[in-house]
Amino acid sequence: MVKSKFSISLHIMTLLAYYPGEWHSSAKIAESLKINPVLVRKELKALKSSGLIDSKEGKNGGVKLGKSAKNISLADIFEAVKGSSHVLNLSSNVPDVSCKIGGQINEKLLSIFDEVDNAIIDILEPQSLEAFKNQF
Amino acid sequence: MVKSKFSISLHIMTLLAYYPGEWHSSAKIAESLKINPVLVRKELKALKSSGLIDSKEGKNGGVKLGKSAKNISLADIFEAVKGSSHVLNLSSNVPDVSCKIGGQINEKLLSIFDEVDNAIIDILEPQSLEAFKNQF
DNA sequence: TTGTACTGTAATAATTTTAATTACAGTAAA
DNA sequence: TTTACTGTAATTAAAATTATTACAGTACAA
Repeated sequence: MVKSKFSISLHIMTLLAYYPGEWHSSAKIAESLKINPVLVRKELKALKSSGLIDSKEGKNGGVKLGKSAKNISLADIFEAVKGSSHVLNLSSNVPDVSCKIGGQINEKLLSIFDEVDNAIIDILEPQSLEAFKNQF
Repeated sequence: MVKSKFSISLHIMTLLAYYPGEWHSSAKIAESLKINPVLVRKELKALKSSGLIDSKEGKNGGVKLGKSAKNISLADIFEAVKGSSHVLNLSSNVPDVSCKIGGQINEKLLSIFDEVDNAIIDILEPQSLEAFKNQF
């Protein structure tokens, strides 16, 4: 997972929750976040596949929340962003497999990565987008 | 935090725990992990500042555990690696500060990043390096 | 007392990853 | 039928990560 993706997606979702019912264009969102519109649209793609937003093509189109902010948790956003990757990573190099440790370390690490991701989900699950938005 | 640093440091620590009492050179460790010796020495620096390893300069020098693997938790290693950074990141761009959300989002995100890091520490705290090493 | 094998660290180069940019097909409202 | 969008691909630019080279300092040992 790209570490800043969660920040970008939560920022987008907060904007949508703050101005509910409106269709927001990726250009306007990008202007607010000061990032490229194409990057915004890539993030929106993941959020849409997870059912967190709706989108409308054509003139006056854009995106808006797919359900009430009360029914969206920060964990939902985290999971949408994370996809099948982990927050932590293996080293890109393959360790010496003839070594007792090196031959098995990656599977043990992956197991820890799952635990870590689940711990993050557990801490974010009780936090609603509605509550987060209300801080502003 | 560089996401793969934790993997590298845990791999190193597992090697040291598996062959306790021996002085391991960064060259040998690097050979086992298949990464550059200088990168190993950089990881060792953080582990040493946290008191997790001892080092000896000069011929026949190297590194070894600074205390029993039973008294080292995976959270200790995580914290050594993480330093003052977070597992998650802000976007590198500064959002539109004239926007109600953009002006305050980063401080709210940082607060979540702290919670996330603490959740990871909580899940890793009960796991000792000794137990991890014994899986191999 | 000198060679050898290390740590520790800096500087730089190569590589990979991430973000930005450009471009355009498709869609729907006006 | 023009305009303003989504959606996506391809390419370029920038940033972050990893590797490499180099060398000063240390300690053991012949």
